[in-house]
Amino acid sequence: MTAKAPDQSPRRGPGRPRHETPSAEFLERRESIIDTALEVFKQRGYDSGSLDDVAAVLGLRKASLYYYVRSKAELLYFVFDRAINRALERLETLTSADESPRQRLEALIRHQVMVVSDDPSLFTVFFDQRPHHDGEYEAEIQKKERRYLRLYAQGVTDDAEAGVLTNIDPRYAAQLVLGMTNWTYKWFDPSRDDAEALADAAVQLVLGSSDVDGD
Amino acid sequence: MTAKAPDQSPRRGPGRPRHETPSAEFLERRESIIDTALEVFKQRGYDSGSLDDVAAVLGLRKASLYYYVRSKAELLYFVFDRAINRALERLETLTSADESPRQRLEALIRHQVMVVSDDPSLFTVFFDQRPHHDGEYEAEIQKKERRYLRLYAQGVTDDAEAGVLTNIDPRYAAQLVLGMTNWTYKWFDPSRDDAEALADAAVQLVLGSSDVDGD
DNA sequence: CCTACCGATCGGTAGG
DNA sequence: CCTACCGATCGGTAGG
Repeated sequence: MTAKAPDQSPRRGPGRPRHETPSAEFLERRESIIDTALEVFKQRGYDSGSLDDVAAVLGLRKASLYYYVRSKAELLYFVFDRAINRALERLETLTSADESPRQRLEALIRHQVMVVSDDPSLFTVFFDQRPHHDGEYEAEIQKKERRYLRLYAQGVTDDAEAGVLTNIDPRYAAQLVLGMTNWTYKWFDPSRDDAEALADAAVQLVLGSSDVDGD
Repeated sequence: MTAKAPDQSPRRGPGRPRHETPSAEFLERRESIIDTALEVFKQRGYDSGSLDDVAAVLGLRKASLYYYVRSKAELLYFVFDRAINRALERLETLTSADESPRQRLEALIRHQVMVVSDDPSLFTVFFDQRPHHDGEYEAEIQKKERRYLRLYAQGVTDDAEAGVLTNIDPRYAAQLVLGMTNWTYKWFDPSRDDAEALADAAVQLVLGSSDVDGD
């Protein structure tokens, strides 16, 4: 439905290689472009942050970026994909830890608060620039995002079975918990707010119900 | 600090009149422009939604808008200010209702979930286009937003005193509760999700601790 | 409220 | 990886 350039290349995931085997230098160079793009988008947003800006930081001309990236939208996709992959890895090690359901859910909440409050403007890019993805890239992102959500839903479900949280739709509960923590990027000011205290409050708010010996 | 046009007019709040007394027709016309701008920004975002778009919907030329509005940024401010005022009114009647602390906090949560899930794309404008405000307008918005936050903080505090929520920083708790509910605009799909069920889940998640007779 | 238009920005391409 | 450039968009202004 959405207008899409009818390119002659056959079938291919978003952002696959231009060369059959990208050289190491090529990949390194592209990584640094992705780094820079993230910084530019953090500071100026996706719309206002231009490819000229990105190129300038790297001492290049805009046209040169097109050797590494096929479009601005693809560059945004690279920024996203890399970050999501890293976040998923961290989250998976976290949920596979050998702990009680309650401890695991608490860890999930704490983790998300700490990560977001550590660099709120980073999440301005991830949470607010989503609509700018081309439909092609968007699907890819959604898949990984759903995995992220499922990890939270599982955390909630385990906890519910252990009797800490009562009968709530796990998907709704997961979205609510994620919302509670993610929203942090909208208001958290590292120079004024205390991430630890906030994490405590978040855990308290959701799990405070059961057995808390508040000190 | 931020670059600002050095205009010769003396002191004046953002968005004040051009005429000493704007005529009724003038105000009406401007309201319809604000209506339209909201629709355009909802559909295309602030950056991509052009003044040409807004004018076209109204059967006008872009230049004509400048009779009613001094800049695109001011138009965004008008959109915000009107919505915030309405939201504040609703919230204030809600919190002044004669109910127990627990009922009041529950009402706050329910209200926010219902409002946001009713029209998620509306909140895409309010929550994600904030950075586009001129510094001059931003201050005005912040003031009202803080009032909004305070109403939530009060709700949490009252509840804490009644013993439902334990010792949590009221401001953090308020932000967390607001985040939990506001985040809805990022994922809620009216054709798939159930706002009532979500509201239940949200109330449950925060207040489920005390006396719930889950049916 | 309109016609006409400016100045600037920007993504992307040609062609090397 | 660069120079040069196109085509389009856009906010805003002049002047009526």
